[in-house]
Amino acid sequence: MSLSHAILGLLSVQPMTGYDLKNRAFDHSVTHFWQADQSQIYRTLGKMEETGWLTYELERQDDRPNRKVYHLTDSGRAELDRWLRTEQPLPANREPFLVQLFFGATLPNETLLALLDQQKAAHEAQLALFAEIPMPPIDDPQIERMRTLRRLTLQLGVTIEKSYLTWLAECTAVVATLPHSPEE
Amino acid sequence: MSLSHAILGLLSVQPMTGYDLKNRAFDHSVTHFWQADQSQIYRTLGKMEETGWLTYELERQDDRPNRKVYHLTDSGRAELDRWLRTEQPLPANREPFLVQLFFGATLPNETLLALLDQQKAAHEAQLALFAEIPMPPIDDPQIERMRTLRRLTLQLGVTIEKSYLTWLAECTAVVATLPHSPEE
DNA sequence: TATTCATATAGGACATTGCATATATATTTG
DNA sequence: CAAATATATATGCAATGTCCTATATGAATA
Repeated sequence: MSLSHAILGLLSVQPMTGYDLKNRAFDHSVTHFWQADQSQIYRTLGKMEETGWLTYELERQDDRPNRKVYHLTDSGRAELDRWLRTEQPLPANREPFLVQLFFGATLPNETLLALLDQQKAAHEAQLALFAEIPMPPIDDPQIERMRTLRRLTLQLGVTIEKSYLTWLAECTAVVATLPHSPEE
Repeated sequence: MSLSHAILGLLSVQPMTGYDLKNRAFDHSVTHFWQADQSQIYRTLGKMEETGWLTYELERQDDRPNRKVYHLTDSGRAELDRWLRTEQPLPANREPFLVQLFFGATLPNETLLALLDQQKAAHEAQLALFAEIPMPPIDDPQIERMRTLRRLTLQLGVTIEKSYLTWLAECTAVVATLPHSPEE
């Protein structure tokens, strides 16, 4: 369960509710390296609490549903520290679009170009999303260390997205000059 | 089920057994954009056959277990063609190592450097694997089209891996010059 | 000679993820 | 005034993916 370790990290910086984890954290500040479904977040919080990594304070609200503000227990903190030092395997690469391109020789050029265009739009949207990711502010030496590491992760996200866009442009150029396939 | 479309693509080029799909295709020629577990492949082949996208010839062997050589039906060919034209969403990015780096401010520099080193080794291994991916030979105009598209997918894989390595070197340089964290 | 490797298929159990839906209320937008 | 959006948590169910084990035999390796 790797989502739980992302959650441990997030809650170690700041106690939060499931709602905040989804809307602030996973959809914004860490979207370049982790995404999570809302239902999965709540279920994982539940399991982590059972395991003893988390507890929560119930904040009663009259106008809105009550909030469960989760924070790490000592056990959670220990697990985070242990995990942070553990070598991680590379994630599996599974790219539906590359499957299409690899097996797309039977498609007409126009179809390939349309698919390339759509991927371009998708990667541009990603890049725009990354551009909005906030960096931690203040210049406290401890925060500076954190900030440096965060900047590095964001740099990778941006670099990769730019590589995709460059590659997509190259693909478009190549496909545009390709003789049409026999079937056309 | 996206694995089934990768399988449709592979079998459209050449009828194969589950064993071949795993050992030749997924572990080698398409490893840069799709990986699959052996058991998942066999199970998916079973489902695809039920759905009517595939059938197989049973090749009896005396010394080894019999082979089921799968090939596409008309229905499978139609499904592949339909899917190849369908816009695909970007895959979710989930990178355990970036989680570590993002939340790794409490780790000593040495630990961070060791993790960076291990990731470097992993990405170098990936690149080495990609270098062994065979390109389709012969210069038939129809095959040339296929070859061009395949070369493009491989180019992306190589580009991305190189971006990672460049970034990892940058990270190593930055972390090496980082003041040690207060706890140390 | 014992062990591992290659060939070949398959099921059990579980973890992870994704999509839809339910509940409840306040505010904002059309 | 109706509909959508924001706040907040939660369940059902299916698809997808991972790990382990089982079965069977020949060839190569230690």
